[in-house]
Amino acid sequence: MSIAALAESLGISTSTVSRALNGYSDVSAKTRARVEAAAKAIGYQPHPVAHRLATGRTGAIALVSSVRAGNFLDATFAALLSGAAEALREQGYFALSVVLPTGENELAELSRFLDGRLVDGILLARTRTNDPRVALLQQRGVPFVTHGRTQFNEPHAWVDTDNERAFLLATERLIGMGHRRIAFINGHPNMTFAALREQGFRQAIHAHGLDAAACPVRHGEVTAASGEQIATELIAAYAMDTRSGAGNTGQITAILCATDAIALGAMAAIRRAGLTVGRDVSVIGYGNTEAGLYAEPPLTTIDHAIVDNGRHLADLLMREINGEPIQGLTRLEPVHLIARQSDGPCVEA
Amino acid sequence: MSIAALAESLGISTSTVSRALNGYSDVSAKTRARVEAAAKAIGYQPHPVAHRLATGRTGAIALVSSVRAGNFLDATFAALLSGAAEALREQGYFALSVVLPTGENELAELSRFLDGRLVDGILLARTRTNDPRVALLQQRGVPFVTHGRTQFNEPHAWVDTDNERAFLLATERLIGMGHRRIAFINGHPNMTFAALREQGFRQAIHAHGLDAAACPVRHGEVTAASGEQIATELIAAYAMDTRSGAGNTGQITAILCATDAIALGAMAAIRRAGLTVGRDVSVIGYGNTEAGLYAEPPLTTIDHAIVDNGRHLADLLMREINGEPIQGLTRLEPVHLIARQSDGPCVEA
DNA sequence: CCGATAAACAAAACCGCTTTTGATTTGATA
DNA sequence: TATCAAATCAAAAGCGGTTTTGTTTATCGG
Repeated sequence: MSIAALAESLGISTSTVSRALNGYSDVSAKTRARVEAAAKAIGYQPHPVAHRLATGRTGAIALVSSVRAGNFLDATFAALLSGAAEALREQGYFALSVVLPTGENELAELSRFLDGRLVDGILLARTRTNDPRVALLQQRGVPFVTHGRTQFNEPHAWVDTDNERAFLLATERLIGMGHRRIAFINGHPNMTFAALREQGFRQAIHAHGLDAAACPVRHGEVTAASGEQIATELIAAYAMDTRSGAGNTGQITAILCATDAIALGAMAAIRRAGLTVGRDVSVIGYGNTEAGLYAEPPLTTIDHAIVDNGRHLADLLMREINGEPIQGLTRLEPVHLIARQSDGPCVEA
Repeated sequence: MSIAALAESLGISTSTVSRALNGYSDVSAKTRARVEAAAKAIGYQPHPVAHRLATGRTGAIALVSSVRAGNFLDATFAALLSGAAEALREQGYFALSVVLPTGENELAELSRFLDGRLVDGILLARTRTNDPRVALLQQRGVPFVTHGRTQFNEPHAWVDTDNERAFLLATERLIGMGHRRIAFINGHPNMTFAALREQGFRQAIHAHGLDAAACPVRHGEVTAASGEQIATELIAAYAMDTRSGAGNTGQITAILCATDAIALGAMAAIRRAGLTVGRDVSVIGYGNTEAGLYAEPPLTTIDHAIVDNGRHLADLLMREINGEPIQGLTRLEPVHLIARQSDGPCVEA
């Protein structure tokens, strides 16, 4: 049912019908009521594509993430999407999600998607310190909010968890338990979250006067496989066997991990080396995933209310689209540590 | 840059430009070459929204899944999306994903999304035995392919893993190891995958003459939390303590789980009961997730090439959109068991 | 050389809505 | 009562394409 048919059935023009339904002033109350009644009666809905062409607005938002070919989306993205979808739905928007392939085609694919004009704005996940996707969005003037900050791009709207504080807290917890030689298995430092987590770690190490040389930082994928491999290397390199007595001076007694998945891998490596997680070597993860909760022993981790992050991403984007200046559109989300059994007092202490 | 401007710069009509660029016959080779050169030179792209209005096609496909409020998307969905996105990209389509809230708003939300005319077709995940979403899509004539079959809907295109065979194999493996009392912790039987997995389980039990009363089936969420709770109940109900000697006649020696997540929970429950996974009680999961691989002991599970499923979903949808009859558009994907250390010979045997 | 046919393009209709502009009616004011 | 403004609606012009129809010109067989 088109607006023309509706107008004809009422004996008035299409422009009056349109203006009546869209709340314009120069329509008499009586006519407006008549139009609204007729529209409701026949269930008239403006054709969305025609509406988009006329207004330039699509009524849809996309959450965009990049994934390496072969890998797939992480739980963080899924949770972010759930939160954003809920908030956007309340505003009458559609929430879509889009996956970009990392690598050389990434920007071209994003560009192609923007050219497709399917959405009015973008929520960008897995932000990097120097993020060409951000630069592209800015250049094209597309409203967007990132999840995670950038460090070398022009200012933009963002929502981020307080990564730095999270790892400051986690490191201080280990230090408070007597650990003095703590390793940190981090993600790639071009990801902002990784850079910030590393800052928090180093800050705690420095503030408490620990020997930085005894607190190595390693970078890798945020997967269990990578975590296991790196932890195995660390164990070999630092002879992390606490049972062999006073002769060992360099052994590491705790491993802090940038994600729960890394932590799961690290725990496997520790077991394989014949050590006990939580007693010989403490492990702390990040993300409060189900896998961590059901690991043996249950993983001490940091919780970050990621569904709420998604909701806030949507809120900020709505405000940006409504014309608010981006200066005020930033939000740092709180984190808190969830103590379980994968860490404990340093046995050396 | 509009087609009108391009036409004017060439001194020809817009219709000729359109016909030249869209491969129609009644354009001279010379004119076509001129138009194509000019279009490339200025980077002309038809405005996608106008194109959609004129043609009725959007060039986009959505992968749709329903999730319970508070929960979020599973890794299966993410992998499916990755595969589908890759295949669709090759065909020039955009791949989107959409999340519906389960419950009473589910159909209304799907309806609203379809009304939005953002996509030409739908890939539907987490199909149920009697799925109202399928009925809605059929009623509205939207091209779609489901991941997972239905059992009580009209015929439609689908891609599914061979759930029945997967659990037949897994059950027979346990039987072959001497287990005679095997529990099955399944998902809700209104999900088709759960119904089929249960069929496979029961078929094996029956074929090998096991006592069905000693092989209980339980239904729950496909999460670790639910798996742990149900396993704990099973342990209590069946006094699954194999150490207490000949007096025990009813104890269960193996737990088959509908997903790796359930299996992780079951393993936690087994440990909590003071038993050893893989020796006292065998556990098998499904899905070959990373968490299962890095569990202690590593989880025996079933692999299902889910990224390929996503690709095949896309293939079938393309064929359906191109007019192929849906009768031929079905595909059952192979599975195979990955043996690890969470299962072993029955200690009673 | 004439009429039918094909080739090549232009014109116009169409997709279905929004928004600007313009015209008519009504009411208030001087 | 003439004038001006406000209210109300219709007409027309977008938005930017595609597709149908129509017209002109060249080609070909008879």
